[in-house]
Formats: sequence, structure tokens, C-alpha cells
Amino acid sequence: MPMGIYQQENDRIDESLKSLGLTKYEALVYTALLQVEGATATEIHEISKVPRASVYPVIDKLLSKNLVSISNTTPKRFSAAPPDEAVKNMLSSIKKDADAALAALKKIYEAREERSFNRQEFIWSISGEENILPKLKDAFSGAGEEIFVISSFEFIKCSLMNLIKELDVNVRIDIITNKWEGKVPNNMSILVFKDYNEHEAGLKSNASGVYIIDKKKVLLIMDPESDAASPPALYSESYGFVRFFTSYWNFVKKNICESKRAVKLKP
Amino acid sequence: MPMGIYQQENDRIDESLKSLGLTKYEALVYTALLQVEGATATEIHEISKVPRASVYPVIDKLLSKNLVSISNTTPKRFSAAPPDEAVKNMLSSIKKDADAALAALKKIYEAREERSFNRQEFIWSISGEENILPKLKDAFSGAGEEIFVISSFEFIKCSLMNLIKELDVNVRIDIITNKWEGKVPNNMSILVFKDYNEHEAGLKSNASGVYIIDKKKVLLIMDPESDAASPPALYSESYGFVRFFTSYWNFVKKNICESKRAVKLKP
DNA sequence: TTTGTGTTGTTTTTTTTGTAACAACATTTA
DNA sequence: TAAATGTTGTTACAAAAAAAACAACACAAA
Repeated sequence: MPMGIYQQENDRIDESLKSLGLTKYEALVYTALLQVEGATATEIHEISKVPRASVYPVIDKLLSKNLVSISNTTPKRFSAAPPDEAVKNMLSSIKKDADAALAALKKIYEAREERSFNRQEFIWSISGEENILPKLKDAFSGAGEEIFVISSFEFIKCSLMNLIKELDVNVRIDIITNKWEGKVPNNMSILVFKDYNEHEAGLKSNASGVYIIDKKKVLLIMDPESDAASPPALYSESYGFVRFFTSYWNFVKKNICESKRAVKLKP
Repeated sequence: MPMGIYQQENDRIDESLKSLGLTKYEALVYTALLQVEGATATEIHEISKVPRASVYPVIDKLLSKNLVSISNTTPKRFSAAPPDEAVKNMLSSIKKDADAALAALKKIYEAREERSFNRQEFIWSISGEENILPKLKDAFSGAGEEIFVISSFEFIKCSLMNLIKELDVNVRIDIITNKWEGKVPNNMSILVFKDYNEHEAGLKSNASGVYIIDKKKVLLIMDPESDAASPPALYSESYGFVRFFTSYWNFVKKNICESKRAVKLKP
């Protein structure tokens, strides 16, 4: 009697396969079939523990998804498509749906009504680096005049420079940071704040920072670990929010300049 | 009262979104949110027709999938991530699962027991061009000595030549086809059968053909339209099956040579 | 005859969808 | 100002749909 030797591992796999569009049974039957060169419905039932009667409809679905092939003997024998092909097949059908969805969603999105209330009066929470960075990119690419930045040099070097490169040439960039290496680009003025640290700037983690675009938009990236309940970043076009951070920026600048703890770098 | 204007279209979209891992409600709420700049739970309920109380848990899920962002006003307002980012996010999490699944499945596949019964005694049905062509490629790449082919020139030109290019140089290829254009490669001998047609060769569609590899494996591609119930291709390493097609091939060759309806082409 | 396949129909379980009620506020009205 | 009204955000639970599990049976092969 054929026995699967991977029952324990399968639980995890089944989860992954479910998000690829398979049901529990489909996943069980496929993985069972993968363990042998080929099997009859009853053997599949024995390996996978899926009720024998359920094997048939499940196999039908797997056939239609091109994950198994079938022999024309009696009894019929079934064999699994190799994993790479199987996954490729599943992904490509999902991709097809994704493309269809994207096209349709874009239509809705682009035709959406500009509503009466003012989006820019709100403060939006954004979480997840994969969402914050694109938002920052978005905001930067809309810049026309000037950008104020408070951020660690590490983050500027790794992430920000790529965005800055694509800016319009006559956008000025004012940066307050902890150190600077290399040349200062033409459109930038750097204020290196020697005692830049967690406490004084109110910022903690590496990516933390304040980004003020054209005195119209503010993106505030916060310490993701500071408080699990708070969101990692805030974005707003609200007048009050922008003004607060603009004056915050000016305050920091003035304060550290007067106390002679800062070094100005020019191009 | 806000009203969605795309209710009709949404049904189709929802289907696509489901295969991207969203439930009906999640799809409804997301598409509703896409139609406006931002909305409260109640507004979402009005646009999407999702019960107001259900909006909250659904929003939670969408937040965790990074498909919506949330304002910190009261009442809370929610806004949809742009479609391209949303789809990208969903796909990337699916992709992650796909990679995990692939790795785990490969482990099973490679460790699978060679079972007592003989896979090669079976005749396997394969359907879908996307499954047949890779199988043909597989079979070709395992070739060591000689390949016999009956196939239309169109198919040879479009699909087969790519496979042949990658073959070992000392694999001989014997082809029976309907016409030939261009030079004949060194390792090939071509038999152009002028009256090659549906009836005589027993083949109909363009891709139809017989491929015999090392007198060990046979892939028979059939007319996908000829009979909806029959599979588009058969593959076997069974002795009887291979012998039948080998002698079929020899019969065709001998027959058309003797009746002087064929032209031999050599390199 | 006996065994096991392929099918069908029905029950159970799980997941998703839908309803009702409620405390905490905020807004209006008296 | 105080009562009345309305809204939001939650919780608990009911209904419906989808998946999973079971039972029964006709039929073919050994």
C-alpha cells in the first residue's frame, strides 16, 4: 500500500497552494500524486486521505487546470505535472485575471468622481515600507519648487537619491541630516547637524524622516517599532499639518544654526 | 448619497479579484472605494451595498493586504490604493506563496519513490498547447540517436526547429512532411510527400504530428477539433505503442517512396 | 463470486455573507 | 442646558454558499 512520507510538510504547502487557487482537496491530491509516478483513484485516496469518491471531481478540476494528466487504461491512472510547470500554469491563469482586473479597475479609478469633500484636509496613515516608498516617490515626482527634508544620511543615500535624480532641475532641496559624504549636487543645500540624534530630532529609526514638498504636502515617516498601534507613516496635504511641519523644520534649522552645532554644505 | 456607477461591470471584476485572493466583500469594498476619493464606513456601505457592520472587518483585511489607507479623523475615512499598486501588492504576495510552494513541491517531486509498476507501460493524455509543447521539448532533449517525425512544414518551421537546434549533433532526424523551404541541415533527411494531406496521413490540423524519439518514446499530437471528447495529444513509452507508430512511420515512408509521390532531400 | 472502479446523491462542516443589537459619542432640538 | 435623536464602531449570532465527507450502487474485471 503506497504511503506518503511528507504528510507533515504538506500542511504548510497546502496553505500556499490555496492562495494559488486550489482547494484543500486539490492541493492534497496534487501533492499526493507528486509523490508517485502515477496512481489510480484509490491509490490517491490512500496516499492523500481524501475520500475516494471525492477524488474524481477533484481530479476533474486538476485536469482542467492542466495539473495532472490521465492514462487511458482501466482503471485510469493519473500523474502529476512537474512542479515547475504546475506552478507556472497556476500563476499564468492568475496573471490573466490580474491583467483583466487591472484594466477594469483602472477604468473605475480614472473615471472616479472628484467628490465634494476635500481629500487634502485629511491625514492618511500608510503602513508597510512597500507602500511608503512609492508614496514618497509620488510626492517627489509632483514637486515643482522646493523640498525640505529631515532624514538620516543612510536613508538619503540608499533611497532618497534615486528619487532626487529624477526631479526637475529647478527644484531646490534643503536637507537637514546627520552627516554627508561625497559631493553636494547643485540644487541642494545640506545642513549637517552633528548631534543629530534620536532625542533632539524626535526621530528614531533609520528611515524616519520628514519630507515637505512645495509647502503643500508632508510625508512623515515614523519609527515602526516605537508603538505597535501607531501607523509607520502619515501623509497629508492639510494646511495645518503642512504648516506645523514647515515651522518645525524652520525651528530645527534656526535652533541648530544659532547654537553652532551645524555645518552648512553648499555645492 | 454617493452612488457607484459601475455596479454592472463589477460582477466580472469581482470574479477576477477573487482569484487574486479577495472575497466577494473585499472586492466590493475595494471597487467601491476606488470610485471615490475617500469614504467613511457608512458611505462604503451605501456604494457597495455591503452590510455596514461587515464593512469594518473587511476593511481590516484590506488594510492588512495594503489595499486601502486610513485617515485618523473621526469618523475614520478610508481610501483605496491605486489599482496598479493594489494589483502589484496582491500578485507579489501570491508570487511569494508560489515560490514557497514550488520549493516544497520540488522536494517532494525529486524524492518521490520509483514505484513498482512501470510508468512507461501507460499511455498518457495531454491537453492544452501549453502542456504539449513543453512535453515535446522534454522528449526531444532526451534524444540520443534518432528522431522520426511526421509533421506539416508550418509546424516544423515555427515550433520544431527551435527544439532541433538544441539537440546533440549526432542525433539523426528523419522527417516526412508536405513541403520544404531552405537548406537542409546536416543531420536531417527530409522526405517531401507531395500529396501529404489530411486523409492519407491521418492528420488534420497544423500542429498534428507523430514524433518518435530513439524508438523509445512517442508523442502523437492530434487534431484538437476532431473530437471534443478525445485528448489533443498522447504520450507513451509503452513498447507496443512505440512499435505501432514506428511501423506506421515505416509504412508511410515505404508506401510513398514506391508510388513515386515523394522527393528525398539530403543535406 | 468477489473485488474494486467510477458515479451519484446526500449529509456534515467550514467559510462567507447578512442581521440585530448596543455602547459611546456627537448633533440637534426643546 | 438637558433631552432627544442620530452615527459610529463593535459584538454576537443567524443564514447561505462552498467544501468536505460519507453512503450507496451499477458495473466490469479477475
